[in-house]
Amino acid sequence: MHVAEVNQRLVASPVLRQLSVRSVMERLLLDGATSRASLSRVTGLSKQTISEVMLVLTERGWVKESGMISGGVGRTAVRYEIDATAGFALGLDLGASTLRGVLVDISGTIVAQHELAADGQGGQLPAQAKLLKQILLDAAKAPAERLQIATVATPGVMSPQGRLDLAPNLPGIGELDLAGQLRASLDCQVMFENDVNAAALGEYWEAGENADNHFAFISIGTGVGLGILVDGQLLRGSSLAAGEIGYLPLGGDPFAPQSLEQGALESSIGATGILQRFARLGGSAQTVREIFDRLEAGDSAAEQTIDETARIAALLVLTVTSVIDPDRVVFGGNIGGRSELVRRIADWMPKVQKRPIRVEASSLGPRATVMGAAAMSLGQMHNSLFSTLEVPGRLGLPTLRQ
Amino acid sequence: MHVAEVNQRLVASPVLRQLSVRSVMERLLLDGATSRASLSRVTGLSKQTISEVMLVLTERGWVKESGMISGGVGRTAVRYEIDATAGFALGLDLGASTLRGVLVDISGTIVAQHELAADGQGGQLPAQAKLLKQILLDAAKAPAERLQIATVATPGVMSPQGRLDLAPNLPGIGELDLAGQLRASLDCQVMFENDVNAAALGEYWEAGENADNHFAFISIGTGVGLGILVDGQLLRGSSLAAGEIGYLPLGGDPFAPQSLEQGALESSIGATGILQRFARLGGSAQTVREIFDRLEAGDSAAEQTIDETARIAALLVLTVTSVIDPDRVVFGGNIGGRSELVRRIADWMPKVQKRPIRVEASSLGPRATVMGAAAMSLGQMHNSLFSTLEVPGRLGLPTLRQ
DNA sequence: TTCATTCGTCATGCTTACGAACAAATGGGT
DNA sequence: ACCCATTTGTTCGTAAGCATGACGAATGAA
Repeated sequence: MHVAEVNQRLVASPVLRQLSVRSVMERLLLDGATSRASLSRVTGLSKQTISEVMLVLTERGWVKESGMISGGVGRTAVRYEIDATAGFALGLDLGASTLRGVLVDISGTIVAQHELAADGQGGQLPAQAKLLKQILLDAAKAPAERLQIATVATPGVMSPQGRLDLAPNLPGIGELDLAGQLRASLDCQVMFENDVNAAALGEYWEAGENADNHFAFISIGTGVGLGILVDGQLLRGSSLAAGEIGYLPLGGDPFAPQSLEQGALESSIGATGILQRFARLGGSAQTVREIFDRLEAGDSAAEQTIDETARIAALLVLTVTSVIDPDRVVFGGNIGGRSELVRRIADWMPKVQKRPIRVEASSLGPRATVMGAAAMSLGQMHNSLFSTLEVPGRLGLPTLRQ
Repeated sequence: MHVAEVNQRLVASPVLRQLSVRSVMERLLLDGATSRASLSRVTGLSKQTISEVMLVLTERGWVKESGMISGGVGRTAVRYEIDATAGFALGLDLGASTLRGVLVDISGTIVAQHELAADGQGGQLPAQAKLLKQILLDAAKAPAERLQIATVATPGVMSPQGRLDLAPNLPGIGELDLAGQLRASLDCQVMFENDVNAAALGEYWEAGENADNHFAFISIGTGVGLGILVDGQLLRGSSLAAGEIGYLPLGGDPFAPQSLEQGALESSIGATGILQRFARLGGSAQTVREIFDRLEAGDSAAEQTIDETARIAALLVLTVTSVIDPDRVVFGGNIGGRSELVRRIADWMPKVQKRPIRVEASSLGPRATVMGAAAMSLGQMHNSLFSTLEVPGRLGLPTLRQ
């Protein structure tokens, strides 16, 4: 009878119960398995309320009993934990050369990860994404219907029409209804995110307990990009163009025609710019990786090339810290993630800024983007399941009357 | 009996009732006076819940009856409105030459504004602030105990020790326990804010309904500064240094010793930099205002000076839009607020950035800072009185487990 | 074996909110 | 003048959610 009663109540799922459920799930997600009495102490809710909430959560399948807690003084407690298999979240990174996927369960544990070589044809992306999804679900023995949500990280910006703009490394991709096709292929709720933003979130997530509220991630590879986290939230900007730093007036004349086309900063410290610099100094290389190899071998042109790149990147760090004052700046991407470069950037910093600033190399490397995509999926899954977004936190300012 | 019952209930002021009170106050703040039945329809709460909430609010003095609503079909309704005299919020702008004050009532209406000439001695600030407060309260016939909160906007940054750092225009101010003295003088809750941040908030508030979520305010005067609003909230940065753009590598060699001391951008488009530029071009002027006067008179050195300043300011706009992508950029300050300058900045923009960006002059002028300070006070007063900040909106990410 | 401690349930009461019914007030139509 | 639809706002009964305190159960320590 008690059970039936609770079931009836929760058809409408009123605000107060939502808040209680949310508190309990938050504690379980952050602290792991505990007893009901312990949850009662931590959340401040009464034992009675906790028991009701747990009843609901177990019925819905989000939480399960997981043995007993004994050993201390007093009665043995029933331990509850999140049923990690209750829901899964997918992160995909659709890069120009590699497709990466990470599957996490509801507790935030990575249960599968895999990568595929891109087959070069942009049109194959939806099919390859579907394949990757299936591989990951199979590897984790996760039933497809438990996949709640996927986040797809791509270069460029997903337009409202579902087309991918500003992604020159994925030729022909702008013609497709990529969003629609991916939604169909993945057969779940799909979100899209810029790859640099996702990488920023990935690095932030990976830093875990030490994560700072304000965080900047700078990617240097074929292009340059910036991802910003403010209070743990991605800063996307009014037209989703925050962090599009290719046109920053650094490293070249911003009024030159080429700067207006390709961007002064990107022309200067993007892969092409670095190669050109190396060539001007008398070196010859097909890839930036080769330049780093020469650097290791003691080649002075390579040394000059990388140091000049670091000098301009230091100005970029100065720019970012001046504007948004992050706690630290993390570099990633094929080029930006090289410790030889980051070390030199850090060396340049005192010459342009008195205030010390933490400049670090990405700790996830090429996996940053896919991890961030998974984090986005996970966060969205949690919030859609357990959050109370309809309860607004702060009042806005009233209209000004004068 | 009913009344007594309600009183008892609200001693603890539980979450659910807080939410109801909040909804009602929000509607009253945004929509003005209405009847209870109308509030019931708008908020979705039942009529008698609204009646109970209104009973509480009238007892507490936040809301009062204000006549009847008749004329339509059906019974005449009792109209309720916020009792604007229930609480007042103060905004102060302590500038180097002028002290400005604005007093707003709880509904967001400006009830008094005044300004005083600073007497030059930094040590007199607390006494002058007290005087200003009293003048404003008297002008509005507001009893002192109804003053809930004040926000003091100052140049530089208020250190945790209550001392004002980085404010060279207020000589000797760094020695005082300014925060403590102001708290004592003003005799209410006092918040502190950087003047540029406050001005950004002021402009944002003044834009009212058309306010955009992402907004950047650039101040050019003796120094240069930037205030950023993201989702209507000020972006302050990890060490409260967001928007300290004086050191941006624009308009001068960032590696020059002077740039490390005074900042490349500030040396270039701060007042001193502009005067030096004018002098290099053969002109002579004591103040930037004179240069603008010559500009109007057709002086070509003045024209060149201002245009070069605009050119560098355009690079600053490019920098800000590249990083945070605001919907528009507003210029203010003694120099930045001049339309002759802003027009030239806007003219330079297409030469460095294809994407159009709204560049505008401040509409509040020198009052932007004090208005922003008042807005901060008002917002804080509303949130402390009626908000439910203990109810968190979004779940954070769980710890990464791999 | 006793006892303090802890876990979890039960019964009870308080607070909040809602819906239905109803009284009161009002304008329009006849 | 009268009726009626409409709207406002109150009263009353009911349901939901949570807290409190009592209580049984389980457990380790003395």
